[in-house]
Amino acid sequence: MSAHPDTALYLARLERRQPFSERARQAFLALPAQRQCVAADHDFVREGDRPIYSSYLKEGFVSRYKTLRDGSRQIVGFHVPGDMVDLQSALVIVADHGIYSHIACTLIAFAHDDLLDIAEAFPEVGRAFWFDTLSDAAVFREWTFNVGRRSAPKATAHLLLEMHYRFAAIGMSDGESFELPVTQADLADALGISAVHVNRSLQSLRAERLIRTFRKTVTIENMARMIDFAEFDPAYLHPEGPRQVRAARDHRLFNGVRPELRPTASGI
Amino acid sequence: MSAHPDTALYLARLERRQPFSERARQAFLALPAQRQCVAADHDFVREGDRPIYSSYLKEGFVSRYKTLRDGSRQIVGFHVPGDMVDLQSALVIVADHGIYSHIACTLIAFAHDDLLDIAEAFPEVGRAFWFDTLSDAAVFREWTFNVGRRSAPKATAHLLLEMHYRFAAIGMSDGESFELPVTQADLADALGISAVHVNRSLQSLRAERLIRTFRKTVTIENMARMIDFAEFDPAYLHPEGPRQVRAARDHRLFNGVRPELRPTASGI
DNA sequence: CGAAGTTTTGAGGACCTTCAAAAGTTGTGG
DNA sequence: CCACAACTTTTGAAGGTCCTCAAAACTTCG
Repeated sequence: MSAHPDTALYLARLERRQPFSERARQAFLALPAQRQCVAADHDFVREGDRPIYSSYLKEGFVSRYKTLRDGSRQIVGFHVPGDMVDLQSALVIVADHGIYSHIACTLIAFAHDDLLDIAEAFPEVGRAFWFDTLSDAAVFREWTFNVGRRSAPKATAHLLLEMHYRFAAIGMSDGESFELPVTQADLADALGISAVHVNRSLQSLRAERLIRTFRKTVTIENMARMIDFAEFDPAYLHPEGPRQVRAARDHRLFNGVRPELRPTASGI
Repeated sequence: MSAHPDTALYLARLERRQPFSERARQAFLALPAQRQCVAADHDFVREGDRPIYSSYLKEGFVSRYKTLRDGSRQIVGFHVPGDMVDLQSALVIVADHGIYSHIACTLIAFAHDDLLDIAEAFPEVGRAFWFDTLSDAAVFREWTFNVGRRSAPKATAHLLLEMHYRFAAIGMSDGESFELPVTQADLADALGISAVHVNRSLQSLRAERLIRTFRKTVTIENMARMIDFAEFDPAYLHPEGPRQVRAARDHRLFNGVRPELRPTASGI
């Protein structure tokens, strides 16, 4: 186990909006990492596992899920290439959900200990991890909303739009089409409805000329009407990345009062 | 705006499982903070706001929510005293959800800039923030599951158990009773069902002798059967806190291989 | 080409919703 | 401290969304 050339991919992702210091970058590239290949249709993390590494998804498509005694499954999130699949587990001992590969995946695994160490040594790295977790959390909130309060057709449309935006952000969508490697039964588990009802929801979207599908490829026929129908607002995906550190934010007012004698964190 | 004695409460919360260094502690206590009082039944953050501070909830009870055009509302989380209500927004510009006070609340507000600065200056503080966000994320996942795949009575039972555990953790529950300052309409918004159906779900729980209610006080009559009925596992609440740093984790194996010549992050 | 998996269709039924009104509770002002 | 208004909980009834079961049509893969 030693440094791996693909680590640079993950580094680039973390630095997307906010470059690291040169020392942090070098330390990051030196992290021991391991390439993992997972075949399609595998539960490669299970609820109750105690994973000791987190993985960057280089290629593939995975879901996180929870299951009930009777076998019913709720998918609580999808991951596309470029996502950190399981940073969630770095600070926690026992996984509270499973991870499933819908297609063959290649991942780059980092030991939790190493991730925690580097976050401790370089605050900008810790902040990037924090932002990643926060970004995931925003998606979970939106899913709760989707599952709880939108009708099946609207929830389906909303999920398709989310996936469209996420694939577009990594260059895996032309303006309107993308490949979504899941079955209707998987969509059902993500939407909290039955597979039969997913089928009928998709039919209604097709009848409204909002989408077309061919094999696993989804085409959004009328983006504007689709966005309106689903009440989709991409803000929760935080495409703009995290706030910048110290970018013209020194003269900000707080509660309308300019702080003249504010003690500062670094002034100790 | 200057240091506030109640900051110590928040500090104690963050240090619960992992003490900070003395310097971090001093810097933290010197953070400028402001006490806020919010009356009951106020939306004190709205979707689309650009908050510039995050608040520690000293007393009260709030929910986070999202709304649809037609006015239907999904509550995506509750917060009890001791929680950081809106750390989510520290790294992000625009709030993607609102915050509502169910009863009168007192909060301690910290400027985002100050929180980001101190997280940058002291890695243990950054890690504590990261863990807080991660812990929230685990709750959001569980809610998606609850809303998507549990029947109304089971979902109701699950939510009551979550609140029981969270109140118990802050000493606001004897073994079985706690005060939940929300209406059945609020529970409906949290569960993604109608208020009428919440009422009927509660009746079925009462008929099964799982709970009793009196005004806003909920009593869990038979904890064991309730936990079994709701398939509740408190692991997602992370009562044990985050993993410790460097606590006997140096000789851990990675993928079954003892790393002899592992480059380390600190070895740069 | 056959087997296995996925999508589609149909029908009946369960869960949950909406609307509406009654009963009970909480809060406020005189 | 009572009276009244506003809100919350409860009940009933009708209806819609979504579910389950089952089978047929279609696709994918070895």
